[in-house]
Amino acid sequence: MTDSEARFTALMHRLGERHFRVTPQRVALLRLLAASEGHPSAADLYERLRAEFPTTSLATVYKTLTLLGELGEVLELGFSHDDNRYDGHRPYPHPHLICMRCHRIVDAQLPAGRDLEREVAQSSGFTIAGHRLDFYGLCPDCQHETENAESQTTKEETQ
Amino acid sequence: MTDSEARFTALMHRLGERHFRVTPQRVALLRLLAASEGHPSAADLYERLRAEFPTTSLATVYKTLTLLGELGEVLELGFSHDDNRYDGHRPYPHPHLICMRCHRIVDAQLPAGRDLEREVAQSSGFTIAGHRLDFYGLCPDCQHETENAESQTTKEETQ
DNA sequence: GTGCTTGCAAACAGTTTGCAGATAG
DNA sequence: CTATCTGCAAACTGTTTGCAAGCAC
Repeated sequence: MTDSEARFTALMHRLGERHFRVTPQRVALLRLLAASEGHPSAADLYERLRAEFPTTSLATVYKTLTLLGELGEVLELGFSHDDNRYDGHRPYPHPHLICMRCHRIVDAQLPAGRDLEREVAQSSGFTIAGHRLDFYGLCPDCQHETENAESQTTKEETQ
Repeated sequence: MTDSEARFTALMHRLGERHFRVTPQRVALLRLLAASEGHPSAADLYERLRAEFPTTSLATVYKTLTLLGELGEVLELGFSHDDNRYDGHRPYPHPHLICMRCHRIVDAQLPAGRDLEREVAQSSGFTIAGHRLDFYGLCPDCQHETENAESQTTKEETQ
């Protein structure tokens, strides 16, 4: 059994396990995901899916990818031009902590930052121009809020 | 002289140094950036700018932010829902190498990964649910291409 | 005076939503 | 049989572009 087949089976199993419907479109997308080596975009997947299902739609691809993401079976990598934030104080890469509830963004203190860029450059052959390290979670305030109600506070000015 | 004033002066100096025009709108935006503690969005900045310049436009804010980014004086943090990529093989955070020229994305090998999430959780009080570590640069192929022509190759299927 | 900059409006691109019809279980 | 899923089209959101008028130098 190849890697890809095993991964496909695992994904299928996860769908059934949670009692989500196993439609032909989903099966095909799962197979694509299991087989694809790289990091395809939704449009890439849609394009390949159309070979098999000429009438399928991008919306379905998105819905399925979102579902799989919620199941923890797909990692979504977002790139930008939506909801950008700007830092005019430290215009060089530094780690951020992002609260998933109030959207506050604070700079993270990372003890003894090794020179990650150089290490990665050496092992990969890339020339590294910059990087990005963000942590997602709940800030101390929102941890408390979450224990209580669902009052959806947003710390406007803290960003 | 406060931190904010010093930063403002530095930004102003940088503009003049490169012979970009010092317009009142730019001065106001620079002052905002130097004074703002957090990570404002373009809309945040626009909103505050309008107090001073009721006719100013978001487009101008974007243009100035982009300019400052190119000058290396502003760090742009992009969040997502545009050009997303999906990984159905390793649905947990792992570092990526992203080629800025051909947009290829490969998984990075990071020697002896420390447990960054735990370290950051301890120093910040956040509960960490995940993270993201991406390196931006030129892949080996594109380093060579760049030495030669400007033929804008795109490695479609490699992603 | 020259040409960079502004600000409006329209264009863009990827993603999301609403909904009627189809279908898996 | 019923609730979920599909697929179309329209809506959304943040960002970018084109262009005429304005202004820094």
